[in-house]
Amino acid sequence: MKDVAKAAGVTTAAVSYAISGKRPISDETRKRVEQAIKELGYAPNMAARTLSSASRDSKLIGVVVPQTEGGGRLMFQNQFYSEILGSIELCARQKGYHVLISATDANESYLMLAKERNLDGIIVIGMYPDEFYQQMKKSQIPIVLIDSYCNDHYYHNVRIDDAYGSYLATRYVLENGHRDIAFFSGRIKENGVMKKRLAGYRDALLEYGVEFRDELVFEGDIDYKDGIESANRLMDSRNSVTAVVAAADILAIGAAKAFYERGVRVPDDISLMGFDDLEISQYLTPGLTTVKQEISLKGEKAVELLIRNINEPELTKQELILPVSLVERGSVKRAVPADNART
Amino acid sequence: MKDVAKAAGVTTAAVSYAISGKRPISDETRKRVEQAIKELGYAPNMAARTLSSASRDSKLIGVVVPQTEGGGRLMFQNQFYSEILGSIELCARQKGYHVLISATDANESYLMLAKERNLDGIIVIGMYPDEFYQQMKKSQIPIVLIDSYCNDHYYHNVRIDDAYGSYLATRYVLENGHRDIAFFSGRIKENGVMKKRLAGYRDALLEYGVEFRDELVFEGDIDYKDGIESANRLMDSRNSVTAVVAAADILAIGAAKAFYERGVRVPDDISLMGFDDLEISQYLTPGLTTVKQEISLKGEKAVELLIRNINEPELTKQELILPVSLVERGSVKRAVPADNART
DNA sequence: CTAGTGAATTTAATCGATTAACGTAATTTA
DNA sequence: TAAATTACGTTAATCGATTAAATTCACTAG
Repeated sequence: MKDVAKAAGVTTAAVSYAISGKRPISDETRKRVEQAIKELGYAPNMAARTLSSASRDSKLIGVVVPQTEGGGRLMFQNQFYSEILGSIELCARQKGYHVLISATDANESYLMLAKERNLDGIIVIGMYPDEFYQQMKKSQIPIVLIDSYCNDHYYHNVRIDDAYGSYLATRYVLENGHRDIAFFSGRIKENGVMKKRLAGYRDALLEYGVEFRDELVFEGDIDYKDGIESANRLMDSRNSVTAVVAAADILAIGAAKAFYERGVRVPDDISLMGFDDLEISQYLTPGLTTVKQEISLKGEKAVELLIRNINEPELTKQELILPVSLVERGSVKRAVPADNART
Repeated sequence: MKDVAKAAGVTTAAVSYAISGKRPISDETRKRVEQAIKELGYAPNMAARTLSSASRDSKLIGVVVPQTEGGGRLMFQNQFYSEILGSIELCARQKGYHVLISATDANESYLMLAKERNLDGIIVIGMYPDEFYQQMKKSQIPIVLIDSYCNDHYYHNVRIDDAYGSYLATRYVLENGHRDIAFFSGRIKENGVMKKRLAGYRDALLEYGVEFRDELVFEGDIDYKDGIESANRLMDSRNSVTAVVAAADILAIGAAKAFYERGVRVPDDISLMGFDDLEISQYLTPGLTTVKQEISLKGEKAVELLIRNINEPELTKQELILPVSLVERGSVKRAVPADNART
């Protein structure tokens, strides 16, 4: 900046004002400064800017993503997170922010990160243990939760109506004449999203006068493997079922694989319903009928909300519920009147 | 830090030395400092640390990922990038670095980012226009390229032997008796990886005395859509083909979908070979036979190399070629002797 | 007894910006 | 015309660390 100032024949203060426009600067000086900036290829040093008094912002937002090691692969837990992360990055960049990612097992070290890097705000994707949320509050910075049912009033929330989505899915399957419907889900106890989706399934059954049966609910982690696992457990059991409602596309994909391996055809022998509408889901064979949520929109809204809260610290806590809709593809078929599908 | 110093009854300099250990500090003082740090929950301010003289490092590395808008979805171009990104983040964190992501259309603004944020190094995934590499050199910071065939000696490179991988794939298909083999790829001109993969396909054909036919090469973007597109173009053409070698799993997945829609069965009517071995590939129906590359390893090696270069600025430029291997699943089948498959 | 040595601290400059406070000159207002 | 205001710049303090240089103190050696 000194060089720029010298080249423009002014002091650094004038340069700073010329850039920020926080004080009037003559057109002529401004032009000379802009000229010098261009010639010298000057880019302001964010570290200095952050450190320097008053403004205090780093234009950095942190994103916490669950990470697991799946079969030796280090990666974001699934495609779902990648999609959100992509949209967050783009949206943030358009608003002049950068994104620091931190896949995490939710240890308190993330809190230190927020302080260390002067994060302006944080977006937390997914569910974590309670203590995590307790810890995060201490940071005193704006935080937006995506897909969390943490009911702490401190946080903003962006999510969908999971129960309703699951209700839609189940109702659709019921409307297609199915009555013996299994539910594949993540860990109900730990995961509020899964709890809601189970509730939606239950509501739909109730509405159609179908008894809810505990043994038709298959829990596991939310990954391909446990989709397979659940499908195998289902097939090994004595339960005869004509349809599966999965609480996540990724589970449905795993299940489809397991059915395929055993010669059970989707949708002819068994109908399969997903949830999320990942990009891949439309390219499966058959295409996965599923509940669509606008994943990118989730990321965008979270960014917008976060930045609004950054600029408006007193903003009351918001809760954004994004729409879901059912998308029909080929994985659900009318139940045959004579219900003789042995699964 | 001042508070810590006061609490420990010393000056900030002593605290700094106690933390860094760059000067001898008495055990007693060190203990008092550590105690104070714990009590006050002190976390060093990276902005100040970065700004402050000499050390000059931000412990931040940037990752450039191609980003596209696919059908309204903002996301990382495909699952492949997500997997690498995940492994980069984890590996970097373990080594005390944080990751700043920047999906980009490769404009020069990324250069400014590097300066602004005092990035210690950058990992660039994928191929970009030449000018991008010219620009990046100016930043004068360590840069590792993943999957680039930019031959500028300024950069480190981490990649696989794409030609060999593709050769393996094609040879496998040939060994299964196929002779009319199409090749689905990305843009050959713009993308060095694709160029190499095409070369490997060509080499294998040559070795087996099969004529290379231009009309059997289908180019497009590397996404599901263009996999479908290529498959449709193939099926609409008069070419009778019994197998497809795709230069990316994502293309193979799209192709499989298109075949399915038209009632062409994989692998019975047509064999399909992928490349990359994305996580999803093993869960398709049938499982995709493909060339496996260790995607996570790519990320890890890139991080290791980058950090090594950060600590060792004079490090000569490295080129790391990671291994590939063929994984057999269900999408390739022996060609029927009487070649009557009309595709 | 005194200079020399080394360990443990402190002092103070520095990094690259921002910004309050202050100084001028030109313009407006009373 | 004097006073007040405005426009445009400069000076210098500041943010929170690091670190070269100076200082203090205890101990040893001659």
